Amino acid sequence: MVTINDIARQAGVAKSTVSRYLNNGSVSSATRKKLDEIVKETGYTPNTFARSLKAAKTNMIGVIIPRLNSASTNEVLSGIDQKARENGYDLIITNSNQNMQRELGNIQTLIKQKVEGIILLAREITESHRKLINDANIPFLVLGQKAEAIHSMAYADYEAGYTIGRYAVELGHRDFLFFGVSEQDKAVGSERKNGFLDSLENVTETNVTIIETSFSKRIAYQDALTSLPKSTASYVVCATDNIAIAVLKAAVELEYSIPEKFSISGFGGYEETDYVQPTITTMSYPYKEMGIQAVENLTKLLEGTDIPYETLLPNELIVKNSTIRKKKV
Amino acid sequence: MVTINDIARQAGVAKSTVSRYLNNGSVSSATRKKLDEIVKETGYTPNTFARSLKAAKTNMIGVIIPRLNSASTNEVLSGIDQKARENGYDLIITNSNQNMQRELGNIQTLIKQKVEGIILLAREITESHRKLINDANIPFLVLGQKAEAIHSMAYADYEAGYTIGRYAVELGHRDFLFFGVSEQDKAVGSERKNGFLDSLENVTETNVTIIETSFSKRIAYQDALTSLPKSTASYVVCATDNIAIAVLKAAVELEYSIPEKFSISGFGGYEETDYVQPTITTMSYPYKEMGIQAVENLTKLLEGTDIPYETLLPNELIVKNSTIRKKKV
DNA sequence: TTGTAGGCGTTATCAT
DNA sequence: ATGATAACGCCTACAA
Repeated sequence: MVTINDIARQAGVAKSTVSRYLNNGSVSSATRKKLDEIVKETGYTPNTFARSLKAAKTNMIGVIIPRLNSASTNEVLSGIDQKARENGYDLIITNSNQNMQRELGNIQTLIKQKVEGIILLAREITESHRKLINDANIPFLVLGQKAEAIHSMAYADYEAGYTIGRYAVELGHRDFLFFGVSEQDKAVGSERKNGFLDSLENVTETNVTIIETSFSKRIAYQDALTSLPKSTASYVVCATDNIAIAVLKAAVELEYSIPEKFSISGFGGYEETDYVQPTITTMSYPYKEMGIQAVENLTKLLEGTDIPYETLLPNELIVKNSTIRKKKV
Repeated sequence: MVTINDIARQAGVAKSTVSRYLNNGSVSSATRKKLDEIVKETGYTPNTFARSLKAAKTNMIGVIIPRLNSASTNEVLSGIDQKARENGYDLIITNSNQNMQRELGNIQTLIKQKVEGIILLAREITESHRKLINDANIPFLVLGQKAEAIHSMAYADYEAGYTIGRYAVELGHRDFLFFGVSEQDKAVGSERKNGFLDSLENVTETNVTIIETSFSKRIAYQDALTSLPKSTASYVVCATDNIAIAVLKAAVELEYSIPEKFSISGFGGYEETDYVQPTITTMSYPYKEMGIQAVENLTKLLEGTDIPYETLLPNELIVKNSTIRKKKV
């Protein structure tokens, strides 16, 4: 490995001169030229560790994601990536694989790597999180869930649920089947559902059956296969697009004609909902925008600017072919 | 920031003792206990940079991916992630966004970060790559494309193309429409196509129309919309599953009944092909396995063990409902 | 403009 | 078992 000393020796100058040449750059044009050459020849690059050791600064942002193979996660990531690059930060992306222990471990690792801030795509914030975050004393931003006294950004999931409910009611539907996920997931499992339920509050003669299934298409498909035949619903609300796609597959399998037999809608706005038959009505989520704003917010925190603890991003109803007006009986 | 010196001072020992305690651990149980306490109290963690500066070793592997939002990429990544963790490596994942300049920049960044090896998911290896790789003098592994004189792993794309061709011929098909992508992409654009074409070599009275479209579903869909009506093909070969899904959508739009009007097949083995109607026949690719083996290979290189320059991973034909025997005319 | 010297936090060597 | 000391590669007063 070639070091600043080697360069200095070869150039016949002091290493501090080389350092100056490397940084502020106030050196005579003669030395500059000489150093230019030698650096090029030797292929010298400064040792990041020695630098960071001095600077106690790395220009790196740490990102923790729950899983690698999720469409929404990766949209968020690409937003983060784009903006981070614009703002001059490098990214370290780590994967917690939906494992809480690994998530906590990743936070520690990132802190040890001396990232300047951390963006965490989380489903749940525990006491252990808070402790780690507090001790680290660097800007921390939680994405996808609200979190007490921690900077967070989330989607307006409650409102999204409410919107879907109002939309369905306006189409004349009163009998619902709701495929949700565990309430452990606040945003997806709880808020979307509660928003939907609350939208039905002042509507008479409604009937809602709630089924808890999984984020996994395969499992949701199985669950749909067993529960659809028992249902009388004219509208099936699915808490994610993946569940909606799985339910649609099950419906086709059962030889139900959709949306005539019942309407289906999802949440997410995945491109995939455009490539099934029928295309699926969904609440679109500003995933990429979330990533972009996350870095903007983190940058502000890094600069000491204050931002509100909570940022909410709105969603949009995208009506497609899987939902129709309830037929008069 | 609390350092080893602080600990030493508080414990009333030399910092070298603390260092020993931190590493090999041969200290008296009395000092050990005392240090245990102080470390816990202060929340001290060793500074990674100082460590790496000494060790000239980081235990990190760099990964460069072409884009964040690709299903196959992320499967590979999750394999890499899993195995890297098993082998005790940390990962730095960077995104080149399909931009050659950024890709080269990322290589440099990773080298500066002193990663011990680099895994590059690439579409093309240029002279600039080779130069960088040579200068860096660390193990380098290219995934997804063969590369002269560089360690690489690739899928058996030519054979996959050949397999699809043989399969279609055995079903009695002779008239083909092939949706491919630019030959710039060696594996997808060139090898899959050539394998397919060569499989037809000794078959009489074949007819093949080749159309170059894009990896993007949206564009492929548009292209299919205009070219399907002009085609007489009884079998449509698509170079990727995404293209196949787009073509299927176009076919449905055009009110062709699939697979009666024509068969469709893809490449990739995406889960998504199970959730459209009909499910799509495809060549499945061992994405995750690729990631796992990549880290295994890189680990060997890191340990100085030799591996073959080229590793090929086989694919498997998965027959589903989008392909049927050609009807007698 | 340039060189000298000291320090960033850690580990390793060598005495004690 | 413990401590003093040098070294890793770089940066930055300060002095020349």
